[in-house]
Amino acid sequence: MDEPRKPGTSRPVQQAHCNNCSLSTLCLPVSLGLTDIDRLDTIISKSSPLKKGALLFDQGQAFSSIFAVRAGSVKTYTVTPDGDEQITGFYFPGELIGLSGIDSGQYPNAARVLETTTVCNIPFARLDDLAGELPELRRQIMRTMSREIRDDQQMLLLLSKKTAEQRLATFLIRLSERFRIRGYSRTRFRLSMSRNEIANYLGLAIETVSRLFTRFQKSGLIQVEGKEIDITDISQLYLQSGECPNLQQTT
Amino acid sequence: MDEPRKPGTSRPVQQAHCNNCSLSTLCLPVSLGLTDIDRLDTIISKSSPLKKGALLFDQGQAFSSIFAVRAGSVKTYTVTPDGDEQITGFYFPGELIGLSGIDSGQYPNAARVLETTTVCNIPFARLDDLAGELPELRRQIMRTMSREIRDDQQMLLLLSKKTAEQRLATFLIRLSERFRIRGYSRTRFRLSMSRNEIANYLGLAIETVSRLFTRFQKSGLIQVEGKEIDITDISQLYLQSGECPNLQQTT
DNA sequence: CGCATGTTTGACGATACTCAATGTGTGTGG
DNA sequence: CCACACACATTGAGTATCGTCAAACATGCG
Repeated sequence: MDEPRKPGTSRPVQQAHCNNCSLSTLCLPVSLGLTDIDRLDTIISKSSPLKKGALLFDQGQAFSSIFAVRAGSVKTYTVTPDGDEQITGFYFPGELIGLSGIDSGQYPNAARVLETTTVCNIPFARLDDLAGELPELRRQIMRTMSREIRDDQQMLLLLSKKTAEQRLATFLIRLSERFRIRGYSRTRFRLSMSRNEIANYLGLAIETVSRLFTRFQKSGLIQVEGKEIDITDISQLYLQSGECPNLQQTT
Repeated sequence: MDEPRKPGTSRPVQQAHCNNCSLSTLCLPVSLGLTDIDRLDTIISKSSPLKKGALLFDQGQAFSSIFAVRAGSVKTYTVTPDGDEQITGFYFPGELIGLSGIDSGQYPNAARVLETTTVCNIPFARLDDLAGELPELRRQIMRTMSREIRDDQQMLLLLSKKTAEQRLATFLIRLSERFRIRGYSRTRFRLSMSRNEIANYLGLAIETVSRLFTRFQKSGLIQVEGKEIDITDISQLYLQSGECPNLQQTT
């Protein structure tokens, strides 16, 4: 669990190239023309692989950049006055981290890497300038922020109304969908976060999560083997989740 | 509980004038120059007073405008598949509603007026155009969205980690702060939402909220008289809330 | 003034948390 | 390569907080 001296500084590295990047349809370049993508490229720097536990930025730190996940996964969390953390999100390739820092000028939460991960560092001041010149970039940033708001509000509903069972089912269903969109199997995947982190995110005790995994397995919904998950009955899991039949779904 | 035929259409009305508006320091015009404010004015239309229970927009409805509260208050909520609602936010003068609809092109939640309320209707397509021309407007929109993300994430923490007591205390403290910023008393105010709505928002049963109000009163923290609240010991209430000593606070 | 809606209060019970112990995996160093 | 240690995960037993059900009470709108 060692951390880079300057968290999030992603030591000077190879240029990222959005136009080569397989994530360009999920990430900021969506609907940008080729020349615009090149301009975006010039302000972005790709980090070297960050080791598990590395800090992208810390809570309270001055806001300077947003980050796009390239490979791996990241959690964001808030630390409460009495020292325990509340995970506010998990982020996968193509997703943007740090948007909550724009307003106050400091990150209201911390971002930590869950496994070996590479990210793109996008200095916000420059991105903002560019957003002034490229209307599609401006729109894409706003769409991304809008989606984050929507997703967070869906989490409010989960935490406020759902049972433990529904929460975990929902969690798995949503992960499944995100993996599917990224071209991975929607039924077999590896959880990069610990049981503890899942529990924390879902507002449950770790023991509850553990018991539910066991129960889901006994019911034939999933096969669990440590962090490996195999969803064996996705439609049943979906029913358990109490989710609406998705009207529209993007990222 | 009657509603306008075309929800949110805010029947053609008087022009709003941001430069006359006392909320301009809280709302979109923040840091706009006078001529820029005039341009913003031209796309905004002020609604006539909407009666309690009126719908600004409904869940699933096509996204077209965002709304700024001028006077009164509004709640936003999501309806779950099994028909009950989850309130995702309360909004007061100067605050913006509907930002979560930008991404998907439809509002993922509904917005309903809690009391007689006037709003400004801001057609998003035109706002977006204007944001392309006015960098400060663009930034202000992004700041507002960023703040919404941050606030929603604070709610995640509340729902996930806090006890019923802490939740209600936090709710009152946050309301207090929002009233203070708007120039009202931070210790005496009127709750425009029902107990039911408070409970729903805080992820509690209405009975729990009711009991807590009683208990807070008996402890000498507040004086309750229906919807009128008088915070008699704000520092003690603050302690009960389990909130961090606010680093920074805007709106 | 009266009905409907909203609020308070009480008794009881369930879901999920806490505490505790055991079991499993992972990484490190001998 | 194995053994140990540490972190993580599972399972069980008991309990607390908060939700549900129910009834009385207040409020306010028409």
